[in-house]
Amino acid sequence: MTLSLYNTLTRKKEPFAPIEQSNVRMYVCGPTVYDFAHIGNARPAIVFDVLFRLLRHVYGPEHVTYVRNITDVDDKINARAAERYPGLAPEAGIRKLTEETAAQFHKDIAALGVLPPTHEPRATENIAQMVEIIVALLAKGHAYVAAGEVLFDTSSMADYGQLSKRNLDEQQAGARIEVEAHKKNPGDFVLWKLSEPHEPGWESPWGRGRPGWHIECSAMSARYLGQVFDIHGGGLDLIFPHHENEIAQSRCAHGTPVMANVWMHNGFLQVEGEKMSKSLGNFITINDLLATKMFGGSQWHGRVVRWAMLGSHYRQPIDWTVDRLVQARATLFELSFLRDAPVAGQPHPEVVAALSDDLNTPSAISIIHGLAKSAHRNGDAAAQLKSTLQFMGLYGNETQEELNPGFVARSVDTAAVEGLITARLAARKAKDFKESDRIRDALAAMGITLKDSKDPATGEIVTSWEVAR
RNA sequence: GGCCACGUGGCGGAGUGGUGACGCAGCGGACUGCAAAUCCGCGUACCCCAGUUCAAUUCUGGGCGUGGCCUCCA
Repeated sequence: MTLSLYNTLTRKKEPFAPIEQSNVRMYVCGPTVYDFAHIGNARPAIVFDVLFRLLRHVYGPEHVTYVRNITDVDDKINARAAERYPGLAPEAGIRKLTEETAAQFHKDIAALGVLPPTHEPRATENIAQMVEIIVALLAKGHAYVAAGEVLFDTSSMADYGQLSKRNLDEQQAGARIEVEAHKKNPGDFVLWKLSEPHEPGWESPWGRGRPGWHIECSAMSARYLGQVFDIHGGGLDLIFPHHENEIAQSRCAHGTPVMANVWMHNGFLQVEGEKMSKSLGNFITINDLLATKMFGGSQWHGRVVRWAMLGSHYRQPIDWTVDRLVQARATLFELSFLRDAPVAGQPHPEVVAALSDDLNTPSAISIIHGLAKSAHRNGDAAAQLKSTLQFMGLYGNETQEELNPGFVARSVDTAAVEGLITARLAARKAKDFKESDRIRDALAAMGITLKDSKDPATGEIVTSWEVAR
């Protein structure tokens, strides 16, 4: 089976061929840790987690290296830390803020079934590597010092703009923002800038300062994956300027023809048909979905969020709606019959094939629906379905109560339910259907749905119950 | 102004140059004391206009609409 992936660099779907079969290398831009991660941040985390799982399946778990960084040096972080921890020294406040936010991020995406990457480097632990790259860029004439900054000289790179297909000469320079006078070209970007005493800073050949945004990814990817690696991923919005500038820095510093062979970008997300923004009041964090009833008046299990996210192809735009979550939850409810099934090991080949076609998760889910039909009657099929779902991170043996956290808050009195069921069975046996229906209605009012079935061996009626949808 | 996506039935959402994926909801039936679950079956779609073609939802051009980037926003 061939794995094919859509490459932003060529705007085509291409067969994937790793540089080394024994070490497939992927880098994905991680979060800037100054606030709760929003639902848009969850998309690349989930999408590239699926790719990580697929690569591990194809090449073997020990032959895949996945790096997702944490950006913990950033002016937004500085501002937020000063605001939240005015009593602390800047460095202490920043450390506290970034550690708390990173911990929350880990908690959030773990709930979404996202596996930890192989390495999760932090920008602040790679300053020396960044300085090295900047030194090399200066030495090779790709960078210059001006007004207390080190800047990348975009005119020094003949094929700058390949990824975003942008020709900087044709861009309207200064259309939206005034060109800063010290730049040689409007598109030049900061590699290093000097820090004021109250700002965080590191010593460098150019004085105490801090790195620009793009340089960290160049430094960390080279450190953990080498100067040329296989896959680089992130959100659509990162194509320009972030990834374009990463490419410029890395290639010019290392003298390589490419930085990564395949560039992948996930599509954007809207909320109920509108752009997500704080001003519209529809800004929604992962934590809001998991732990509050802000969205649709319900809490949502991480597995439900993941299912809803993978219902769309990763490059398509996705409209995040309550209805979408409701449907995802209903599907997972239906799959909860798998709780009793054993796990069979390998994921279903058709599902792997669908994922191998540029991560076609909607197609994979369609195949899963087909598998579910036979799984109802066939124990082997159930086991394979279960392992397939676990492979995709879509199943964790959750109970229906767990899948419906809002319901748990109302709390089910299991003993009372069991007692009523026993009473109903007795009434049924006595053909007192009026009483038996009364009990069932009473349970329904409590949010309990009953299912009668016959024990195949004895012919006895057995009643099970579940949380109503 | 430049660049880039997207527009499929009530909803979600794949895919394809030619017999209408799949799921949810809906409808009919089987099963059930009645239900639920399960099983069987059914319906409605490809933004608009041209062009290419024997044939276009699928290719080309134009239009309209939505979104993104061009400002360290996934």
